Amino acid sequence: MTQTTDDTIGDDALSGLIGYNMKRLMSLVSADLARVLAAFDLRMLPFSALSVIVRQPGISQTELAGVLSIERSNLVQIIDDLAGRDFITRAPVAGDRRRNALMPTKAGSKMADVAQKAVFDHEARLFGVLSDTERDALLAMLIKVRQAVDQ
Amino acid sequence: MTQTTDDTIGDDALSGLIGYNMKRLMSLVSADLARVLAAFDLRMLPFSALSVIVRQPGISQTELAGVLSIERSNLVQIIDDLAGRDFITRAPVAGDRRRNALMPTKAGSKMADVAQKAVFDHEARLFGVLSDTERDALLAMLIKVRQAVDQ
DNA sequence: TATTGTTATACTCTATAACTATA
DNA sequence: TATAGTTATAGAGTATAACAATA
Repeated sequence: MTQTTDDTIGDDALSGLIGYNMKRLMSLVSADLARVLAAFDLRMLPFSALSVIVRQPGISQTELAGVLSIERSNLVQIIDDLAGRDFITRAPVAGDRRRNALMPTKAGSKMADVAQKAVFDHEARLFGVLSDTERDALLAMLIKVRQAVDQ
Repeated sequence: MTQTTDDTIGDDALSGLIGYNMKRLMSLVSADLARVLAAFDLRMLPFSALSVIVRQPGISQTELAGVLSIERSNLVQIIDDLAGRDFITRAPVAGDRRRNALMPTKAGSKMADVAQKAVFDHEARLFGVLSDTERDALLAMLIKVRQAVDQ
């Protein structure tokens, strides 16, 4: 054992930082969520994109990229994947042939339903150590800070 | 404007998920923190590593990787960078020539101090929309969930 | 045999620039 | 000129396997 100045080896210098702790937790949450979604052969972004398309049929790729805060260019492969698996279609938009209206298929809607249930169940387990009140407070704070930072 | 089923275009299907909202906020926090650290030509991991080394002089690379929850192999380039800039040294460990005892230099300690101040100031601004009580509660919840999930 | 530091490699996520077709 | 979708590319983070030196 290497002797250090303190008796314990830890991240004391960083543990007071919300950002640091959020990153550490997010890493665990992502890994766990990825495992849940892997059962449906989905990753986080395709899952998110499909969920939004089911809720907002007809949305364009630029709009969807805006909703998810990702680059249009990075959405293309995700849309390709979802379309290739017949979860969505790229329908033409009357009056603007540049746009695609993203539409869920029946299989896509079903997949979104099932995957969303699994994700919500998984969240309930993952954050189960928190009370309902705490979870509500956590969610509210995350959204509040995001809105404040994001203008 | 493309007309969708709802009047607003948003991420309703996902906004109830803590994980999703945490990822969205984390993305903003990371980008902002990266900007702060860029003033010192540091990124998040080198900053974190240096902070721990200053607090725990003599720590080995394997131990440091464990503290930060990253792979040993991915730490090597970070240590190379910090050593190349004379912020740390790799001292020999008496009795085990496999190990490096990571030691901060004076310049490294100074850099850690200055950068940590900037990061804490930045956090205060970033999470300024929350009260002190809320920030404490948020930090406590992040740590509580991490400990629960991480065994 | 096991561990430490290291190298090589590959995959994901993310960001930017530039192209095409359409407007 | 500007916008939508696309392609190519590069950087950063992360994960795994294998090696040399040492225990």
